[in-house]
Amino acid sequence: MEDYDWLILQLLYKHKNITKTAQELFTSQPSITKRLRKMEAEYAVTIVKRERRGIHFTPQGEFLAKSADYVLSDLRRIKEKVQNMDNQVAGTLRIGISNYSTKQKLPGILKMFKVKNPNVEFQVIPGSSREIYDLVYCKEVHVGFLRGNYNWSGQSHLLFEEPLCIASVDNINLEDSRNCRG
Amino acid sequence: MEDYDWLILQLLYKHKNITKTAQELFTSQPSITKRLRKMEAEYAVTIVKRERRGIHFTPQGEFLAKSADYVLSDLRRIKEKVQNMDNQVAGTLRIGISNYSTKQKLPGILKMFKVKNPNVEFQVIPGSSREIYDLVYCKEVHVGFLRGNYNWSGQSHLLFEEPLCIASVDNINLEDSRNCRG
DNA sequence: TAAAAATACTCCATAGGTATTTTAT
DNA sequence: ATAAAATACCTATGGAGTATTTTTA
Repeated sequence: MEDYDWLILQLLYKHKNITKTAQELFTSQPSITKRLRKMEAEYAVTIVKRERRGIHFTPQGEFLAKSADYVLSDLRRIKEKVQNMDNQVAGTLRIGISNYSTKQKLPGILKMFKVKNPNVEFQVIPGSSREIYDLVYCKEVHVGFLRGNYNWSGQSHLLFEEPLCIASVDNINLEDSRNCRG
Repeated sequence: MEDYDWLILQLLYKHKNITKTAQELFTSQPSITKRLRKMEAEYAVTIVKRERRGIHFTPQGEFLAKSADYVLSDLRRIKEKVQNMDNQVAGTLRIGISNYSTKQKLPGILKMFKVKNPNVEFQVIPGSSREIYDLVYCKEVHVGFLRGNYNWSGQSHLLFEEPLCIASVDNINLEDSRNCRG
């Protein structure tokens, strides 16, 4: 079934006449007849019955003809939308986010982003920094937020640094190297 | 655009890989490539960009791939419905109804009919008896209700007879033929 | 450099056209 | 008897396959 076939159905239903339909589509009557028969084969039903002054639709044919209306309108809508998407920021942004880093900060950022780019959808994938690295590498996600230093050849930005803290029940003397294990 | 092309889009989006898609459809990689390029020509947009390990979708391509989901499901629904309409009473019954006859009676009858045949739609076309006769003759309607005697070769049924009444300000003597004009 | 897409080229199916026949009322 | 659909037949477009080259990270 091609898009064109839905148009044929629509016009056939309008004219109830193969010859007139062919004329409106600037083609020949046998061509329309053949396509119609092919559709009947594809759907395994009789779409029209022939008559003295043209054709008349079976219930199945009538249902198909009516379906043609909204199939064609859907297709038109899809086409229009696709062709008007040029230079628009749209699509789905897949984001990998590590367990440690920005789980608190991301929602607010995404909300701001969504206000500016309403046509963009998000898909947020959580994981460890290592897993996020792999997702970025395999292009499973478009952007990854992670912690640590990886040997990454593409773009990367330092978002922020964290102070390193030690918690201990005893007093710690940072000058005293006996507490170091590594 | 053929139905099959929507399936290709759907699988391409799933695999992000032309070769794998070709395998799943038991066809060759160049065949899928060609159909894809043809779709791009038809929609006048770039659907995918090629990459090291397969393809990646442009926003337009992604929109099309997502549209494929519901286009395919619509098509499936239509096909199923059409193929299950066998022997069902369905379609649209076009009824011509003359101005004089059964305007009061029809709605109740149609309602009963609709209860018994929920898949049948109606289209009621009013007109004079003469116009209704023409509509039936030209198969513009399936059934016509009208008054009078027409030279009709097909099926017809007498539904009821009406008494003929005369209203007059003076007394009328039916035996008195002087009142006749014709 | 390796995996995947694009290209070149061939073959064949089939869509479409013309001319003609069949059908239905 | 006639308008319209079906059929027969031919041609040519283009879809699919194989083999090969190009591309990209």
